[in-house]
Amino acid sequence: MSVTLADVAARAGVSAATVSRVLNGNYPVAGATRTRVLRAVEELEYVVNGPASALAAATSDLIGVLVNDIADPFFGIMAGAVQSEIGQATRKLAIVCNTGGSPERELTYLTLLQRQRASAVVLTGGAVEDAAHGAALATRLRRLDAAGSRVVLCGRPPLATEEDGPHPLALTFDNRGGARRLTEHLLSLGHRRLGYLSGPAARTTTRHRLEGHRAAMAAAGLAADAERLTTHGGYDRASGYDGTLELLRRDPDLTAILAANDTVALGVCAALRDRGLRIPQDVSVTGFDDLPFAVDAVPALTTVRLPLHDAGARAGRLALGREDAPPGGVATFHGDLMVRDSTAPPRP
Amino acid sequence: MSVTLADVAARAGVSAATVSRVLNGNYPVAGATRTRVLRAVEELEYVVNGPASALAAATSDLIGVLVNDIADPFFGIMAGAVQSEIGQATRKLAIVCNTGGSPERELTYLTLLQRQRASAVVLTGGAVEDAAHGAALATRLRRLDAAGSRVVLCGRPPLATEEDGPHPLALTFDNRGGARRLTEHLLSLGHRRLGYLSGPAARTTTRHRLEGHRAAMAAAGLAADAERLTTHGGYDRASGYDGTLELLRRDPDLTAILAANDTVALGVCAALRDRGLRIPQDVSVTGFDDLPFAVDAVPALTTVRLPLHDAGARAGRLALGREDAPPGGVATFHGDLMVRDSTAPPRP
DNA sequence: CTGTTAGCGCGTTCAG
DNA sequence: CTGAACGCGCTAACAG
Repeated sequence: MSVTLADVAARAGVSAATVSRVLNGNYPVAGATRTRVLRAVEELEYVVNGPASALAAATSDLIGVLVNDIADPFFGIMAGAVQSEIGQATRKLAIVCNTGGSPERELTYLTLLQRQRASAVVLTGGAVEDAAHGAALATRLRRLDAAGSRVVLCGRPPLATEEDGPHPLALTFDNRGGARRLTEHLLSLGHRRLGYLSGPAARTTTRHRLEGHRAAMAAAGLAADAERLTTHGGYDRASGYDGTLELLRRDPDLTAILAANDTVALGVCAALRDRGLRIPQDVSVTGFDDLPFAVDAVPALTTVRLPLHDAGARAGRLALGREDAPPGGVATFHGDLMVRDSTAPPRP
Repeated sequence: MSVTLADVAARAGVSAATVSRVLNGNYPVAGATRTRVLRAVEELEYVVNGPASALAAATSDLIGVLVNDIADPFFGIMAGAVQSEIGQATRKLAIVCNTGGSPERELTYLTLLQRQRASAVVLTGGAVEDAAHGAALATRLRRLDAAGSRVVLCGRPPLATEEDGPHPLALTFDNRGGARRLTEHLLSLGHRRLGYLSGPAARTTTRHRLEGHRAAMAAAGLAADAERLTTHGGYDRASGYDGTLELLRRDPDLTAILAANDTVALGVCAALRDRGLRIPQDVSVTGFDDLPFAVDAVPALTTVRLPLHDAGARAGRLALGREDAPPGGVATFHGDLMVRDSTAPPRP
């Protein structure tokens, strides 16, 4: 079958233990035997048996990265950053798992990762807000922690559960603040009839962004309007398109639309164009995230830039145990308001 | 430490072997003991030890998916399709590895996957065309095959090596045909001065698309122009922007630009706009791939739609051994020409 | 249908 | 600095 440690040992004329020591570099080995062993490894094209090694060492070198939608650059950028940070550390294998936003699959993957005895797990993006799922998730994460896996949340708020015990490290985005600033930006331009296209209900990201928007609206005495001109959809382009038509139905005279994210904003722009409305002369539009394509939208999208890469890289380091935990176990990343061409004062 | 099979067996009052049989469902087990075992599993929150199981069974349930750029939806869509196909099959864990387009990291990941005794490996996207790397890659794939891993290429041409032995299954895209059709479309509109922004040199995808373009140009008696008006860049937006400026320098009167892919086309559009040129009135633009954002470009991009999802799903089934290999081990997916608003006849 | 017995390939004591 | 021996947790024969 496959070549084993023993084969290498035989060929090098040493014991299996010595080969193991050379390969792991944890114990002192004489230079001569060392090179002899390495040559044997080369000649035999020996590749360590990961499972056997994981079994004996009671720890594997897999690190799981869970994403809601692997086809969405929002997650791709974070996952790529995590992985490139981990790629530096040889031997560790960062593996990306796509939950498709499904709570069940999230749980399934966590079990699968626990079963592989993953050394760490990074959960990216917003969480589903559902009591039952939250409890199930907390349980899984507790078990992972108990089994020795490091758990890091990236772009996700700390666990809501009040129970004691180890809380996973959390790197969160200031979604509330970003949405508030976006809304304030529009208000300061003179807008008063703002529509808000919210993301999927029961998601932390959705709720926080909505809260930021409402806070700014309330501060301007427009709480009632904020309520009336909010719709819920997905994080996809179609939701932006359909939502825009719905908003225009509710208020044909609105002068600005805030989209849940950049992708939704693209759908908003398409719908407005199809309706013959100009951006930003007739209606201002904002996105969220500042994904690479946002600057290429026409007109270029005013949005909030989230440090996706930085957050992912830091999550990777935390997962590796290379960096100390932030104070309190939670670090918040703030976004930058990027004012571009899709927003302007409303028509008089 | 962690709860093991033996613990479950003790609690259920059976032997470890019986527990194993219940969990794997491979052997007949009496209904009564079966439920008793399952209850014990629940109560103890038992999770199989993957490495131990892989060691004993000499096979793991990991399937690796290599991508060149995880932040690029082109790969995200394929990887997502592979993974969702595999997610159906419980227990199998599809893991996405991001090579960042680096040949070394590609090899490293393949070794890591071999070390994990992955049951299959899917390589997506174009390959680097370099003799040394090609040989190294072929070697790694041969070893993987020898170790019992299924190897599937998805969106990548069959291995160039002429050696005998097992060639991996290959699902390829008809990049040549797509590029040819795009070029013919522009020629038939009356264009004669076409610029071509090619992708990274030494990549199969790049070369095939370029060949298709040149074939169409040669057929129209424009071989020399094709040569003169071709630049090489990356698959990113900046390459499209810079490349466009370069092409305009070489021929200020060109009437059409074909981009290596949709992302590059976005950069082309931005550069043309900044130069005050209208699309398509002054210059027609085409992309490639038809990623989701292509339809939202302004104007909507004429491009070639590649069946990324279908190819990924099929690769997933092949990796699982659920589907028979295509005849000859190779299947080609053709693209659809999507004529939209970014192309029109040149000005008289 | 179920229990017993051997390893799977490696890391890690403990001696030397 | 090196070798021998043991066990990680599980699956796969082999009996019964």
